[in-house]
Amino acid sequence: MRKELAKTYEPKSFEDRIYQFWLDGDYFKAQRDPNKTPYTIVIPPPNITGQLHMGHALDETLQDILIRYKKMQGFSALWVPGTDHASIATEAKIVAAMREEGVTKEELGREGFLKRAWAWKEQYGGRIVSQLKKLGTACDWSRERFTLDEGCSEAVKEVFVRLYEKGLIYRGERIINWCPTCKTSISEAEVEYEEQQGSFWHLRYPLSDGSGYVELATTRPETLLGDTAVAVNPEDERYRDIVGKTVILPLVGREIPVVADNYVDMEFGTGVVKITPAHDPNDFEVGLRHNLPIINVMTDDAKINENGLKYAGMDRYEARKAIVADLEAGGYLVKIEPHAHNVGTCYRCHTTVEPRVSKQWFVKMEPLAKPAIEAVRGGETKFVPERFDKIYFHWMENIKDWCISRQLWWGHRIPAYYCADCGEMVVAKEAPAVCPKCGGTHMKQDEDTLDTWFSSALWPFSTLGWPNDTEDLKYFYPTNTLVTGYDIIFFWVARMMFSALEQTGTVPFNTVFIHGLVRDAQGRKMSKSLGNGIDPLEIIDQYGADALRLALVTGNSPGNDMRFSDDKIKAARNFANKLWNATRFILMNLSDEVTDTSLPQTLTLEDKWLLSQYNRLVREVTDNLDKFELGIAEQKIYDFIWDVLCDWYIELSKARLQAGGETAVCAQRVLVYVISNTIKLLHPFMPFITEEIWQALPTETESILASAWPSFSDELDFSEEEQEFTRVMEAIKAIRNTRTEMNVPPSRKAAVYIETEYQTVFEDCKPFFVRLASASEVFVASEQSVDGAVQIATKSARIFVPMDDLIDKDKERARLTREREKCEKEISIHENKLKNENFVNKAPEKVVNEIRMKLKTAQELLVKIDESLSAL
RNA sequence: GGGAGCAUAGCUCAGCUGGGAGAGCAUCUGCCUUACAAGCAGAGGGUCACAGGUUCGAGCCCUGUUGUUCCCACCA
Repeated sequence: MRKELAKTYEPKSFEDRIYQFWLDGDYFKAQRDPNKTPYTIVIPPPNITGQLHMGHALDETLQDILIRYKKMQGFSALWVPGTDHASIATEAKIVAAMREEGVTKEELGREGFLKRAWAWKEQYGGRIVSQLKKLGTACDWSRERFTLDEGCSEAVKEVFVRLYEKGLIYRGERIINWCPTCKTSISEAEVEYEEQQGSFWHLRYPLSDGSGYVELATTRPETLLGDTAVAVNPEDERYRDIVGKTVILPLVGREIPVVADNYVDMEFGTGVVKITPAHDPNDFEVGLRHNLPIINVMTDDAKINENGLKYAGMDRYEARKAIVADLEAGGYLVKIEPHAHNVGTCYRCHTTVEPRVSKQWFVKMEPLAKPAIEAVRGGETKFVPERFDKIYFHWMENIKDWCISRQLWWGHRIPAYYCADCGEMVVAKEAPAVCPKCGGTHMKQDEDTLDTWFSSALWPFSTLGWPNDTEDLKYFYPTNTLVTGYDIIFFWVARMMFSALEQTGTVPFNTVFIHGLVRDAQGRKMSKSLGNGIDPLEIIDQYGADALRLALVTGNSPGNDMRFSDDKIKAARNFANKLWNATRFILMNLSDEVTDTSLPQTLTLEDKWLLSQYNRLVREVTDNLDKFELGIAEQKIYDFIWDVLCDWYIELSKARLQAGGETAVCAQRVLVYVISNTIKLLHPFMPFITEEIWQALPTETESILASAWPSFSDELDFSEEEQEFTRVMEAIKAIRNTRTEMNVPPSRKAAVYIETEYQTVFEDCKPFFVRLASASEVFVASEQSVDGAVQIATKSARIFVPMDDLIDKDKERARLTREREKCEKEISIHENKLKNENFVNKAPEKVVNEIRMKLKTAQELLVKIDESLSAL
């Protein structure tokens, strides 16, 4: 009851059905089988607000390849799927949607807002999941998780409390990066620097004693409102006598000191810097050292606050203009210079961030970073490709404390409680009913939530049930491979590393498999603003998921960016079509007695030639996959199926298939064996088509995903036969070549006389010349003499084709002369090498012998060419 | 300022631990050869960025140069 394959390859007609078949058969579900070795991948959880883009498509494809490969190899392979609540991104989207309706967060209140957010999650969270399914991902959906689900939230609380109790989480007034649009603090990692064309305003601040003024420059004149000092370098002779004096802050009139600090670069500008501790990280440090007051002059939406005098209420850029105008009017502005500088922007909304002093929660990083560095240095976790460990080390070694509190509502609320009566703070997993200090009953939870990455940092173990010692955790943790792009090494990989080491005492994964970005055909980053994004779902709709997956893997090497183009996807689809039709051909010729995939008792030369190459393919593909060389593995399978199987073996098999009888059945068996095993190798890359084909072939398991990965077999190692058959192929190619060059149409048949020392081989292969080289008859002998024939020389034969009447002798002479030159060149290369004593003495014997052999065959070929030439 | 990647056929890219360069697309020629025109058979096209070095031998290893992309740092 084998399935029939449709006449044309139409992925749409079966991909969804196949996916449902896998789901129904529970093929993605991982069992905790004590007799098997676990292999685990946790998915980098896509944002619930997100739509599947090419980056995901690549990431998921790579993971799916690994998971399916391992499943077939007999591992108990688990791919944990899930989504991320993505606090900032999601909250921003919800707020934007609310704005359309004219509703604000404040109006809704925290509870109302969260209700809405959860509704949003229900609506959109499923979208990305169904998109993943379209791609064919073999995720264990029974273990699907969400960063805000009960278990993950439990893990977050547990970690927060533990770190707090260890003194690794603290709360304090620090300078942080503030996004005025998202209205929250963000971490260092979340700031992206962009070069912007700005100005350098040179200002003069008068000395209080009237003895003159100091000149300094700034890129942000509006921060002047918060200046609490002016600094110079202590070594700077020019300003030695003013240190300790005070200056009058223009427009404000505040008297502020001149301090000496090493932070100031004497070479830069005038060597004088205005110090605004509340709005610049460096100035903040200077402020600490000199005990300067901190004056915050901005509101949370980057307007000037009540400390900003008459500028209060103005937007920061508006205030800048007004202040510059007033400075100019007051004679404080010396000059304005154009100045290119890097400006920090929010990685989510790209608003210019405002450094700002604020009371926030931080993770103390240094003690956590140390073991995370050691783990990679010691090889417990490896990056593929290796070079990414440098990036990792550099970040870890220069790490700053991590600001984890966010002024958002959508996320894990910080488990800290404050007593309204006495101000006591309690950090605990559960809200305390009474204040442990004063017994008051008004404990209020901290308003802030945690950075999204705080929960994703726990993903490899929180998804498996941690902090409970679950069976899954025991069996599947630590995970094996993490697959992700290099753009989130800091955000995510690094944080998972130190979190796992701290909480579970082990690395979260052994290998971090890094891939690059998917770019457009011109090499540009795909982005919404450029409108050059290619929607993977549209590609799937048009060409099928298999084609998309193949296109993403083709030519992809670890860690490198890749371009995605129409040509690539078409090439991939064409390959799928090729495979489809090859299988149809095999099925069309299949007799009923072939009911399994076993090989026949007797094998012909070409069977052995094919099987030997297939066998090597198995070894190499397995090897490449183990080394994460997925692109190379894919290329080899592609070449084998198209060139070796389709263009050669299937063509070769046609004569036997048509002949019928035992020989036909043998050919059928070889075809079924090779196709069914080869599609196993291809299955991780193209799961849908291989499954559909598998079920149409007389194969052993219901699903290809449940079949066993092929292994290399010594019995199929027919190197000698391979070489022998290559002689025949060379002869066929040479005849074809000559015929084409002479413009002889394939319909014009001609006899072929083969002179060779490999008579048996050629004798056996006579039919191939008829089919593949337009031969009318074939004669094989140790010596041939044919008048009026074109002579074709190969390394192992001299071939006579009597078609004198069709031949342009001058052209033929020219062709042979070209071949002769080529051959002579080759001979001289080999000869020169062998003349070199150093080569003969120092190179391995194997290499020297190879060259000797090559020289010999080239010399023999030259003789044959000369004979052909003289016969013309 | 520090670090990394890339530079190979017209285009997009492979090329594993060094043994005389490959694929896809494009171009040209010829084929409806009953699996596939989303195909078949053939052809052309490369001083592997440049300059040195190591080696019997370098696309591959080392040094430098140039171009290009990215990451990190952030002189107000």
